[in-house]
Amino acid sequence: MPRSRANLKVIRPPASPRGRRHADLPAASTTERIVDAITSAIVERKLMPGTKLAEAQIGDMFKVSRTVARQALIRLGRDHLVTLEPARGAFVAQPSIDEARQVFEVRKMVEAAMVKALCTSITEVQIAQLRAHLSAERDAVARTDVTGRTRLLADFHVVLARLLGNEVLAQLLADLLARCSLVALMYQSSHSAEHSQEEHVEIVAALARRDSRAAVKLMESHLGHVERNLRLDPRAADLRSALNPLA
Amino acid sequence: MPRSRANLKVIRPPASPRGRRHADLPAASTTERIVDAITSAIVERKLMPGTKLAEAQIGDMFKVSRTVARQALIRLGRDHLVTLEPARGAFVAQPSIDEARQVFEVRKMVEAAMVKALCTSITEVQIAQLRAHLSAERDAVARTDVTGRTRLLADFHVVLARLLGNEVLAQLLADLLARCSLVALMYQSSHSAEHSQEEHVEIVAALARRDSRAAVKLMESHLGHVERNLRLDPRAADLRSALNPLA
DNA sequence: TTCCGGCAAAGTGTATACACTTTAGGGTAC
DNA sequence: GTACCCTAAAGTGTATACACTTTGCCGGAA
Repeated sequence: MPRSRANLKVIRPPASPRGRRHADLPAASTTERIVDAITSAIVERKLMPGTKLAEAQIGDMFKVSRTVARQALIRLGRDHLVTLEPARGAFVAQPSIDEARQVFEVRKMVEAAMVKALCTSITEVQIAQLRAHLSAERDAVARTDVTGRTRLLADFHVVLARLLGNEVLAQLLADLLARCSLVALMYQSSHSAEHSQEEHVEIVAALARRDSRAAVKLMESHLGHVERNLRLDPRAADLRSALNPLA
Repeated sequence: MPRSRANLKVIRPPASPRGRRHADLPAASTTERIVDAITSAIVERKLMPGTKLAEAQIGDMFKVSRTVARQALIRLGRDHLVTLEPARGAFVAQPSIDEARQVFEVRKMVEAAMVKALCTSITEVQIAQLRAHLSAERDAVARTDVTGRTRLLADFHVVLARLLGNEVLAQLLADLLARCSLVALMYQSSHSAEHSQEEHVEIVAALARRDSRAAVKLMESHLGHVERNLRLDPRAADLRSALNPLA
C-alpha cells in the first residue's frame, strides 16, 4: 500500500489517544481494530462459517498490509473464531458437533458456579443494574431489533460475570459466548429470543431472592434449552454461501 | 536466515507430516515452536515476570526474523503470559494480586464442577490411569525432580479435565494453570509439593468412591491451600533478575 | 548542582519483496 | 472421452527495509 509520506513530525495530542475497549489485553490499535471488526462480523452473522479469509483481501479492506492482517488472523485463531490451516489460509471456524456440546458443557459448569456465588455477594444496586439490562433486552425483543437483541441476550451472561468483580471470569465467558454464536449459526438455532428473555427474568428473580438452588437450576435449564434447540444432527457441510465477507 | 535451496519437487509423504501437539489450534509450526518454548520457559521458572522480550532478541535465539518472533509474542499475549505494551514491547506478565485471586476463583468454580461431573462418569480404567499419574507424581517428589514434579502436579488437573472427554475444558484449564505458574512465581509460594501430592491422592480416592460431595470439598480445599500459601501481601516489584532468558 | 533540551541508540509498527505451496486449468497421451 | 502432467495464477511463510517512538545520555543554562 502507498506509504504515507507525511514525514514532518506531527504534533500529537498529549498521549496517543488509543481507546482500549475493555481494559485489558495485548495488541496495538490497528491489529485490535481488525480483530474487533471481524469478531463482530462473525458474531453478528455477517460472515458464514467456512468463509475463506485471505490475508491480502483483509488487508485491502482495512487499508493495511498483509502483515497486520495476518497478525489479526493469528489472534482470531487463538480465540477459536477462525481456523488456521498451514499454507492454506484462514477460514471462519466451523465448530463440530462435539465441540458445540463441549462448549455448552463448560458454560453450564462455569455459569452455574457463577450464579451460585452471586447469590451470596449480590447487592441491591447490582440487582437494579440487572433489571435495567433486562428491560433493555425486552425493548430490543419488542422492537424486533435482531442484532441488538442477540447482543444483549449474550451480554446478560457477561454482565453476571462482571458483577462478581472477576474480570478473568468475564473474559473467559465472553470468549465462550463468541464461540456459541458460531455454534448457533452452524446448527441453526430455533430458539426464540422471547423464551431466552423470559428465562433471564426468572434467573434475576432467583438472584434477588438469594435463592441459590433455584438460580443454579434455572441457569442450567436455560443453557440446556438453548443447546437443545440446536440442530445437532450430523447434517454437516453448509456450502459456503456468503460471498462478500466484510463490510 | 539462510533459506533452503532445495527446489526440486520433493516427494512428500501422503499428507504433510506436521506433528500437532494436542490436536488443536492455529499456527504454523515455526511460530508454534517459539510459543511452546517460551511458554515452557515461563512455566518452568526460567523466565522471571517483568523480563523484557525484545522481538529481535527472540528472533536471533530461534534463528527467525522479527516477523515470526512478533507473531509468537502476539499469541503469548492472548494467553496472558506476556503483556504487550504498545510501542514499548513485550514483557513476561506480572499478574496483579487481584488477577491472582480471580484466576484461583475461576479454577475453584471450574474444577469443583469438573470433579462433580467426573464422579458420575468415571470408569475403572480411568481410575487406574489416575493412579498411574499419582505414582508418577510420587516418584518425582521422591527424586526431588523439581521441574518434573511441578509439571506433573499441574498436569494432574488437566488429566482430570481430559477424563471428561472435553477438550475445550482441558484447554481452558491448561491456560489457567499456565497463568497460575506465573502467579506462584510472583508471589513466592511456600506450598510443599508433598502436601499437594497427598491432596491429589485424596481427591482420587473420593473419585474412586464416586463420593461427589467429598471430591468437590477436597478439590476446593486443595485449591484454597495452594492459594493461601502465596504471599499475597502487596510487596511488588521483583527486580528482573533473570538475565539469560531462553535456552 | 540541578534542570531542561536535544541528540543518538534501541526498539516497535508496518510495508514490501521474494520464495515456496497449493490449486485450478488446459493440453496431450492413451 | 478420460486420465495425467505440466504450467500459471493465487496465496501463504518469512525476511528485510524504513519510519516513528521511546529512552537514555550528554551538555549547557540557570
